[in-house]
Parts: sequence; C-alpha cells; structure tokens
Amino acid sequence: MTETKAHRNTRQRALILEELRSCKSHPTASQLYGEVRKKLPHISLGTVYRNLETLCEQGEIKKIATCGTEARYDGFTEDHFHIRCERCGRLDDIPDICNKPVSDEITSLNGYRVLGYRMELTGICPDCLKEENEEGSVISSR
Amino acid sequence: MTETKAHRNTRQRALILEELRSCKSHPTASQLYGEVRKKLPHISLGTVYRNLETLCEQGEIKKIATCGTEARYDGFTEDHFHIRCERCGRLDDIPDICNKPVSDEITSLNGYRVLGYRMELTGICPDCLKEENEEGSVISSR
DNA sequence: CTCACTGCAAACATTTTGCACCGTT
DNA sequence: AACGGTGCAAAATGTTTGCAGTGAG
Repeated sequence: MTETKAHRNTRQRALILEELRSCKSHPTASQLYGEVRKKLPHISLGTVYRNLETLCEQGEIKKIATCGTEARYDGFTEDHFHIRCERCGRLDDIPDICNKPVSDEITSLNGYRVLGYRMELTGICPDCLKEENEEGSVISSR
Repeated sequence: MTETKAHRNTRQRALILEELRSCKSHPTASQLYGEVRKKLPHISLGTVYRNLETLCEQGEIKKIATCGTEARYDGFTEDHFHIRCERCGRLDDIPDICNKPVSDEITSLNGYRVLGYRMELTGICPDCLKEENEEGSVISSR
C-alpha cells in the first residue's frame, strides 16, 4: 500500500516542474501547456495533466483549491497563503501576516482526524482597483 | 450600475432555496437537482444552476470553493468554516474554534483591497477513518 | 528489455447558453 | 401585457482515459 511507483525523469516532466518553479504566478494547466509548448511543441495537454497529478503525489507541487472552474498549480509547497481577486481571478502569494488560525492541539474535530488547513484571502487586485477608479469609483457591494 | 433586477419568486427557486436551507450537508448542483425533482419532476438541471447563481448574487446562499471538481452550495451565509475529508470529499460545518486569522485592520495587502477570507480544515472523516481501521490501520501519508 | 510515459483523440463531467414557450407581477 | 424564468437540448469548458508506439532505466 505504501510502495511508491518508480518515476521516470522525462523531459516533459522536468520542463513542467521547471516552468512551475520559475514562475511566481499560479498557472492553470493550460497556461503551463502554453509555456512548455514553446520548448517542446508536441507535448500534449493530457501529458501536462498527468504530470501535474504525478508531481502532486510526489509532493513536488501543490494543486490550489479554486472557487471558480480551473485548477491552479503552485510550485512551492511550504505552507503559505494566497489572496484571490474576486473580479478577475488573479491569485498571489501573501506574506505570512496571519495568526495561526487553528491550534496545533486540535487533531480531532467532529469525528474527523484533522490534517491541515487551507486559507485564502479574497479581495480586489491592484489592476482591477485601478480600472474601478477609472470607471468613476463604483464601490463593490461585496 | 447598482440597480438590482427584480426577481420573481418562482416555485423552482423557492424549492431550491428551501431544500438548501433544510439540509445540513453541502450538496452539489446535481444532488439538489435530484432532491428538488422529487417535488417538481420536470425541473431541469439548467434551471437549478441558473437559480443557484441568482441566489448567490442575492446573498441568499453561498457557493463553496471546491478543491475537486463539483461546486458545493451552502444555505447559510453567516461566516463559518468547513472541514473537508481528503478521502471522500465529505464537507461539514465546524464550530467556531478558530482564532481570527486575519486582523480586521488589514484592509490592504500587496496592493489588493482585502474583502474577506475563506478557510477550510482538511482531514479524514469519521466514516473513512472507520474504513481505514477495518483495513488494518493504514496511516495516511498526508 | 521493460514498463512508465507519450501524443493523440475520444470520452467524461460539470456548467453555460440559445431558443421558444410559460407564468409572475 | 411585459419580461424574467423555464425546459430542453446543444455547446462550451475543464479534465480524464484508451491505445499504440516511444524512450528512460
């Protein structure tokens, strides 16, 4: 049950990981596909998805919960949080300004075994704010 | 810009809201479809989606960020958090045991205007834990 | 030489949308 | 009546998968 399958280090996988590590943003599978294709024009989207899944299993990258539709991927796995723009969907890292929301002592809750938590701030990104101001300060109704 | 469209109170919308309010779980659109169809057999899935969107806009319900594929809906809009089973996807409410993770004073961050935050604990639900034990305590590698 | 991985395309799953008709207001 | 909402079916979107061939180990 714990035996790990031997993974091969293919050019495709290496490039996908490299791309994800070198970009600060949190791209979707198809954005990655677009980037990697510049160096490997015949790579397929299916391969990108398969490798993203494998890399997640290996703990090399993380898949980010998305409120909307497309999944995002993060090349950095240390615990950190994100802020998401409610207007355009942009997703950025945030500095560790948060209090630890859950005591480490809580390992069990409602019968669940607690393993971790995930947090995301929401707001309006700088670009969308600028646009808003240009339109004549329409205040978001939240 | 702020004019709200007049909404009609249709049987479909009322039933969807009623169903969502009366169930403690956080159903997906098609689970709701299944339930509502018991009372209104000809309702269509498209109508369910359209009404869920409208109800969200009206602030009557909330759409819950999902790590996986299907969106979940919550009939209660007061701030509260969820715990999600990493094994089976089950999603429960949790009591307010969390410290406020973000100071109210933080209204701006990385150029964003901060509007709120969203948090979710992750773990293994009681049912999956039981199964795990029956299988001979395989410890999740997390 | 093996078998994990690939490209491709088809299948899937979820959500959105166009259209003609219906029913709240 | 007006027009927002409905059912239906088709389309769009995002992701997964079957298959035969390829290449890392």
